[in-house]
Amino acid sequence: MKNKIENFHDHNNCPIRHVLDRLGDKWSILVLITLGSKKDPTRFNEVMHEIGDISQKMLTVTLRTLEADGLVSRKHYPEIPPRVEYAITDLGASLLPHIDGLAGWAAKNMDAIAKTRKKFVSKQKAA
Amino acid sequence: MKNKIENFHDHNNCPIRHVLDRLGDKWSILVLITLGSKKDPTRFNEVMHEIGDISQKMLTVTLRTLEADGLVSRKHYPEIPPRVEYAITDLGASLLPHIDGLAGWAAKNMDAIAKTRKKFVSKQKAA
DNA sequence: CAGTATCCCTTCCGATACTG
DNA sequence: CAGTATCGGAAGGGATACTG
Repeated sequence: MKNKIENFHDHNNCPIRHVLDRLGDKWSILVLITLGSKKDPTRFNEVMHEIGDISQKMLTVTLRTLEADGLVSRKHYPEIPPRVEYAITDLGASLLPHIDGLAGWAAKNMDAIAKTRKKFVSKQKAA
Repeated sequence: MKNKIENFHDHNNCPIRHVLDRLGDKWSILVLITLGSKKDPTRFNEVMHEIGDISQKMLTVTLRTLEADGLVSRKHYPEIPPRVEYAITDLGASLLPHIDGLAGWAAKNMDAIAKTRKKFVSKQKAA
């Protein structure tokens, strides 16, 4: 565990802080996963419905940020009505296995965590 | 990529949403890494100085949350002046390799991402 | 359809002061 | 030393209305 993760004192060059800063918001990871799970480019509304509870505004800003970072590509077809398709880039796809690692960990442990937390809360109340 | 990460429509049982919810804040991961990099229990102030720019308040609340989730243990010595030592638990430690995976990805790609973003911004201005 | 623009509420978090 | 309490600014993000 002694490779990349210890020099976060240099705040501007710390990889962890970068990840947290760009992808730690409420929707980025979810959008990436959604696009990553498709092999065809996906339209704005389809992404929106797939996620279910994201607002139009937040989907727009999240997609823009991901596009700016090169994790997602955007193709706009000048038709009426407009059609815009999003896809994950190779760079974005290269991130997914790591997200998946996290998801696997969470899936395995989240029940135990929920129980631990519940105990902790009742102890707090007792004290 | 088709294992854990696709059922996030079930908002309450989605592992990704859980991770984001509990660890997506500004400090949790950084605290975990700090404690994970030590093999001896670490005092409050030492954690604080190691991270450098975390406030006392945020370190307190972050440690409490991590403790409630069972990722960090807390041992209080009733002395004067008080001494409190924190350590990562086995559960917390089991998360670190996944964080490290993310950190490795970021370390490898963050320069490219920064350049891509810079280009994107100048194109936006031009348009 | 795929956005933009605006409003506004909530949460996050830092600063500061105080305490056992 | 290791907190707790309080305040207030800033940012995140939802709801709604509008548009090419």
